[in-house]
Amino acid sequence: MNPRLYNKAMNANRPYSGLIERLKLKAIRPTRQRLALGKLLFERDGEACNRHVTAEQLHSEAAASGVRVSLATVYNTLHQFTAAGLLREVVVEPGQSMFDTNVDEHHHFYFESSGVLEDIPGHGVELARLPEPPAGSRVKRVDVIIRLA
Amino acid sequence: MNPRLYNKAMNANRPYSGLIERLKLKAIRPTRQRLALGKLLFERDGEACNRHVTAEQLHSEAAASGVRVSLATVYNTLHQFTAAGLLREVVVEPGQSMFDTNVDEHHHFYFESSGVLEDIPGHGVELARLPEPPAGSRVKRVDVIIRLA
DNA sequence: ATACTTGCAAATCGTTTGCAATACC
DNA sequence: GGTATTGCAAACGATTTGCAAGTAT
Repeated sequence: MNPRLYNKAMNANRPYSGLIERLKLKAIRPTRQRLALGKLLFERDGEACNRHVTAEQLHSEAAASGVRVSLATVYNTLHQFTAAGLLREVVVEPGQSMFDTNVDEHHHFYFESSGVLEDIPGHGVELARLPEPPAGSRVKRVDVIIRLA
Repeated sequence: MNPRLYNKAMNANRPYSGLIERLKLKAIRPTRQRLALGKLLFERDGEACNRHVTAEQLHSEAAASGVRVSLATVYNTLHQFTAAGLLREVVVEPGQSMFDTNVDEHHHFYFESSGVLEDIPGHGVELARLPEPPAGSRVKRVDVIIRLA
């Protein structure tokens, strides 16, 4: 397909609203696969969508929505998005990573029985005191995970 | 070896101090491998030892100290000890679990560059507010991980 | 035109499992 | 003696990699 026409069409019915621009800003080429995955990640259920997916889940979703993407590409894309600050990787279980579309500072509930990860709404967690980071190190991130049974 | 003599010898130079009894209390048979691993885990550097090891690390240590234990047994043992409340499993990285000999409530520093996990001393972390657990669930554990770069 | 991306299949890594041989009580 | 435990090697699931073919700028 002529790429110029392709992009025009994309903007016409705005199925990727700001996605193309967002990716370009991060020097990530807006390929068909990346746009499809980005759409699934960032543009589901309107604006306030914060999702927590595994690579396998996203791969299934893509397949379900008729997009053919290889699992390897899903992994590549998730990591690229994470490196670009569009996603955040959260580790709660040994053996698989979850990717969170909410990159603001926040914490999580983890339902051990179902494997579901969920943002803790608002300022539900307040850290009153944090220790000094050991000499020579700086705090990169503080993760609070409330494990539920 | 005659088990009676074996146990007597064990107590004579106390290489397993209370370990045998601790295991028996949890209905875990004090086999040679479990005692060796338990010793490496709980009785290094005197009393105040809190260690954070992966299965592979413990397996290497065992080998280094001349004990022949299969990796499968190391995994079995770590999980049995964890189920018995002698260890706690901590997940900080996708792809491998760490086991913490400190089972009291406490939190962690994680040095991303080296992969080292370390207890935060004293009451370095204070959680001033925690959210209500969602209906139908109860808090099993709260993990705070301070990731350092 | 060129460099970046993709898909596939194979490789890798941590972990688990099946089962015969062995150790504990 | 009878059951639990061990070791080995094979199986496993998630993730990564190498490389030829396809795509974006």
